[in-house]
Amino acid sequence: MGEAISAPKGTYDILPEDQPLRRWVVAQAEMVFQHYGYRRIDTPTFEETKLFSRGVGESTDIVRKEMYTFEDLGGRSMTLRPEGTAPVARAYVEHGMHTLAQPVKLYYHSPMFRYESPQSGRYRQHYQLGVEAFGSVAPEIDAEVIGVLAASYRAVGLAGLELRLNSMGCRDCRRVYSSALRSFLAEQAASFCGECRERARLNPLRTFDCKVQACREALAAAPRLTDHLCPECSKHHQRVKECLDMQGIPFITDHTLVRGMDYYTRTTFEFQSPVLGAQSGVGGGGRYDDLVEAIGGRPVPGVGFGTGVERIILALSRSGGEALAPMSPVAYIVAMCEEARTEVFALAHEMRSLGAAIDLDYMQRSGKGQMKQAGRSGARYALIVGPQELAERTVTVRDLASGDERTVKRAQAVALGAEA
RNA sequence: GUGAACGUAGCUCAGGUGGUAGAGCACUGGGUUGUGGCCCCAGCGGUCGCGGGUUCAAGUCCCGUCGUUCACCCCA
Repeated sequence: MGEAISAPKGTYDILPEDQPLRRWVVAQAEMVFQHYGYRRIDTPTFEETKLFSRGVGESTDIVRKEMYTFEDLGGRSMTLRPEGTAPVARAYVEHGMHTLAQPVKLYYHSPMFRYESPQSGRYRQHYQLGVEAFGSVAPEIDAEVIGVLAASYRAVGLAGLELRLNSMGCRDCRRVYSSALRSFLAEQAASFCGECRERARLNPLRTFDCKVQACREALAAAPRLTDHLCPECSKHHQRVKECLDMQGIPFITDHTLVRGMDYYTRTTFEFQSPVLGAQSGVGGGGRYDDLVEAIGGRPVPGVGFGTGVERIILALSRSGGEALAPMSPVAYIVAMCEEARTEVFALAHEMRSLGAAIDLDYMQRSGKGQMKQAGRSGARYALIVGPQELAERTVTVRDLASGDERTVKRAQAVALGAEA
């Protein structure tokens, strides 16, 4: 053996035994998305770097230190998609979707790439399911988007989640608030850590991300964004809450909830799971009324969410989910002697042509060994062919659950595949 | 990027104060010549993450490195 190569740091293989649960979770979510009128879109795995630097924001951690950026052979700067919203917004603009009936409701299921230090529930490549609704400023659609996410969690049996809700305000009220917060931070500078003082300059809202106890205490007295909302934003926020109540979705208003993308305006939200440890966010999102314009489109509002497939599965398994059975063949065909191998191969081909799931041995196993495989495969029947059957053109059919066995004509055995 | 713990067969792990490796599961064969799931027997399988160092001798001690896990940070 040569030098062993393993999967890159922070990545992992999704093995055959992991597939059923995963595919089921994704399928359940997609079904919910479609019921709410969202249609699937797939965008490229990499985009021009400036889509993210402009769209997500230069001050974000994602853009500053987590992107997989490379130069292609044509000298263009490309970046592996670190988040799902900017690419979908780009596609909306590129395909002139503003000419369609609004809102345009889209969903995706794609891998995301971020150069972070791996941890429980955090990988350098992970999958997100997400929806985006473009073109409507109605608070009802904010509530619908949150409702879609809540319904998706319900559909996969994920319970005990906590929804946190906040409003970031619009460009205008944020400007007013930012300066109020900035002057507060300047006055109280002594109470904050160095990093917070740095944040105060770049993007004062990010000081709310700080986990240092002293900073948190000092922030308790800070002006609240929700108290600085303009009348329009305040009304919007109020209406979103009403619509959540109407849908029976409980939430906690959290004025410190500031998410990692700069494009959010007004509504932001996040579902958290108590069983996930430090990486408690299962999914979240918000409204982004300035994003489409920022990446070169007309001013079109939007709202959406992203949710992590790995986090859903992790939360599910930690709250005691049951494993899903893998697919089993209907029949495993056993050759009891060397001469029967040709016949067994032909039988398998005929039955598979009729649509039956069939398996057989390619390892020169003994008859006993093949029977063992048959049992292991989960097949309903073992079809046994030996010298006797060869001579009579028959097949012995053994029901692997009951142990009942009978010898039937070859054609009858083949037909088993058709009815199964 | 920072801190802590860990890294022995495919998997889960044993290997007191150093003396050149074991178990269970899995896999293959067999248990009277054509039969599974239980049981019994045997076999296959390890440069003890990698590289240095200390020592007569290191899986076992020291340093470095890579990786994993947990936490910080941030997020899905």
